[in-house]
Amino acid sequence: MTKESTTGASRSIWTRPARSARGPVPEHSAAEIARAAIRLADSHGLSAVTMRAVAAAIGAAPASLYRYVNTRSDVLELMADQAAGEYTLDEPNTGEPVTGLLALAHQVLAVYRRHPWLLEIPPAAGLPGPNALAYMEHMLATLSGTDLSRHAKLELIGLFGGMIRAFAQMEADQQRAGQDAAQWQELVASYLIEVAAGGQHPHLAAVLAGPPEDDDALAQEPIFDRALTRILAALLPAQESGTPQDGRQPPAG
Amino acid sequence: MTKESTTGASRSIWTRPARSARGPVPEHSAAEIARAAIRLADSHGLSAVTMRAVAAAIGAAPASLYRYVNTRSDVLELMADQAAGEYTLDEPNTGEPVTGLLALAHQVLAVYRRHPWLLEIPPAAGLPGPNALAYMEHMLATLSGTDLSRHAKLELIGLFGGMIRAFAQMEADQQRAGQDAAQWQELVASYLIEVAAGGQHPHLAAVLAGPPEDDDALAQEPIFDRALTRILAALLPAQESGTPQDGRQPPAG
DNA sequence: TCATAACTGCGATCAATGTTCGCTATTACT
DNA sequence: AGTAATAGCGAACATTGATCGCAGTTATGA
Repeated sequence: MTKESTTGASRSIWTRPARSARGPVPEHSAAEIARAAIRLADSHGLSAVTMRAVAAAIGAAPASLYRYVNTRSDVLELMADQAAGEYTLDEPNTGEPVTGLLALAHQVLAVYRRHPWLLEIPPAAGLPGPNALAYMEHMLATLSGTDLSRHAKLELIGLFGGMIRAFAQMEADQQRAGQDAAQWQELVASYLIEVAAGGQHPHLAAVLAGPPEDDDALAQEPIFDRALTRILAALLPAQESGTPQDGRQPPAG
Repeated sequence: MTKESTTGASRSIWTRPARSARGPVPEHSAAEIARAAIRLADSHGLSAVTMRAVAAAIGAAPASLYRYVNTRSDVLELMADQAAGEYTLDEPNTGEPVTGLLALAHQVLAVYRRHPWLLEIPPAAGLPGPNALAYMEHMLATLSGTDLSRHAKLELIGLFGGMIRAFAQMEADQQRAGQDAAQWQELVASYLIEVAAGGQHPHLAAVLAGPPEDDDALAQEPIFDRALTRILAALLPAQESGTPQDGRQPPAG
């Protein structure tokens, strides 16, 4: 049921033809739209990002938005790439890949925390925007020392992003934004207790039973670090003391 | 802009009050709705899962759906849990956790391949349904041998699901369902080549350059296995030959 | 200089969709 | 028999993404 336009090509924002010299100079820009949309999503959730709302936020009529964007998904892509622009990618490749990747992971997680609506946008919906490309370039630079195959590097990028997203998703689930956090926690608790009382799910009951563990959710940052470090170490070929591993690049083309 | 109902509680399908004895016996059921919705999504994508379409599929009027469901999200939750019911969870705990988890991972990936629309549904949107609970119970049973803390086990469940989802997402991105796969591939290729020609992104250019590697996407299953095995091995505490690791459970309460 | 082309902003409007209201019919409890 | 509680649903509403065509604006070229 997706619209099949007759224009064939140039379906992405990043492949739009450059504006010709004629005609009035546009009063707005894609970047302005992205900023306004992000401001809306940050304060009122992604559902508040309506074409009408975005248009009003930049002081334009709804129909005018479509001079800058083909569809609402384009707005979401602009938002995602704008958010990807919040990374600081200046430091060069400092030898050990895991260190650099972990630092990058912290930035990604921070962005997810700052813009929780990113979790509602399907990942990699379209072509990578300029900031996403810079992110990829940075990761590839960090991985340039390893002898992973090209395919393996791209896969590692995908898995890396997916894992951080999974972490952020867990955090978001657990915190359940807003005022009703207490009510939600209570609802979940009562529901699970009832389930556990059903007799089935003994292991689940065992996990839920007992006093709440003292290591609160506040100490999650080290968990993130440890898990990610281990996973990266498992996926990257050892630089020295090379145990034979897969995913290597063949010595010659 | 989410609706704030005044009914306070029982907001999830799984916490709905049981139907009272009075009144006509319902002509349909939540399971029937889930089946019809899945059939629609399988053949025409998640966007085809309209309240009207689902209602028509079960031979009912649109308004009648709301006797079984509070909102459209409920339908999506029903679909997700129904899909989770496709797992085969019979085999007991056979000692080595990684083996059992890998087998389960294969089932999850298969379900993602069978129902690609699952990737469009936000993960863990609400309470876990009965099949999701069975899945959790199965994982906890598989992990019962390990000495992970309760918290660590739940986190592992979340990360496990997130990683498989990331894998499935990569596959789906790469295949771009449908007839326009060729066009899309071409568009992506031309776009990335243009980007690489820009001079920036040298590492990206290096990855894209050269002949396409001979290991086609068909040989991805072993990659999935290897990566996941390594990651699980990294996250699970070693059963024997115990290198000191974190996430253990303290010996005494 | 002026006609033409290409573009911008936008009012009006359409179609699709999620959801609600109230009515009628049906079933069980008292 | 009367009442309470439910099911099915026709009709309608509000929101939203998107389109069409017109008027105003700017550069290009004869």
